[in-house]
Amino acid sequence: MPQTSMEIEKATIILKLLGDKTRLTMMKLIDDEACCVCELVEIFQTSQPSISQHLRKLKDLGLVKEDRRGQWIFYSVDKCNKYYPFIKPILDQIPSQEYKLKELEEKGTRISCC
Amino acid sequence: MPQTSMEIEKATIILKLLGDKTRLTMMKLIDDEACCVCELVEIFQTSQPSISQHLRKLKDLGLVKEDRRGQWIFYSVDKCNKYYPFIKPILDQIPSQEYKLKELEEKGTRISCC
DNA sequence: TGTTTATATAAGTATATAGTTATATACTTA
DNA sequence: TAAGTATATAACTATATACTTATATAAACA
Repeated sequence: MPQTSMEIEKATIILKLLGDKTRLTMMKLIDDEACCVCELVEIFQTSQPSISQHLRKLKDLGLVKEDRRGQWIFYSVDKCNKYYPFIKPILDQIPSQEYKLKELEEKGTRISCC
Repeated sequence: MPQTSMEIEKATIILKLLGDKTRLTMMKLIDDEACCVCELVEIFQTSQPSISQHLRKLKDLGLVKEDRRGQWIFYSVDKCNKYYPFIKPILDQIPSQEYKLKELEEKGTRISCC
């Protein structure tokens, strides 16, 4: 029996969003810790608009929330969102991506930006 | 901490596969009960090649198994597959699709075919 | 063995999606 | 207030994907 039964249409949309390597990795990363856009740009070695567009899609569904701190906007998984119980077991089963943040710290890029 | 840590690449591929309404519904359906291709064609009101192609993708990853019974091939979720623990919590959270099989039975299409 | 039924595959098409470049917006600070 | 930095959006392009039609394969049965 379902723990939290949810519409199959919504489940499909969410799984499709998570079925992209950049977004899935990003969600795992910001499930632990808020990151700003420029950090994500550096981590994923892609363009800033590309990252913004991924975040936009996640935000449109309410999966992530933003938190402006000065000129930076920090994104993190919205654990209060009603779909969080659905995605949590998925995120829990994929390996931690914290090492990506560690790499930034070692390069000094993390501090310089945020 | 991850229960069953799995490669993020594999997780992405699986989630992308599940991020399609037909495939997700199908997986939920055949998680409970094996169905033959012609039943799935009728349930999803689409062409037979379309269903076969969806099943092919699921089978390529080992998510489903086939079982020939005479002229029919029955498909069901392969619960022994190493990725099953990953998809199980997802399937558990979406509503049962058994009513679709009930509809077939009421129409008499289920018996006539299989 | 030939015909029918069930399923798979190939090839083509239309649409969806991710990424790019260019530009706009918003905040910060000199 | 002007310049610089961070992020968002728009428009475009290239690729991926789902579906269609046509055809192949495989089993059943007359």
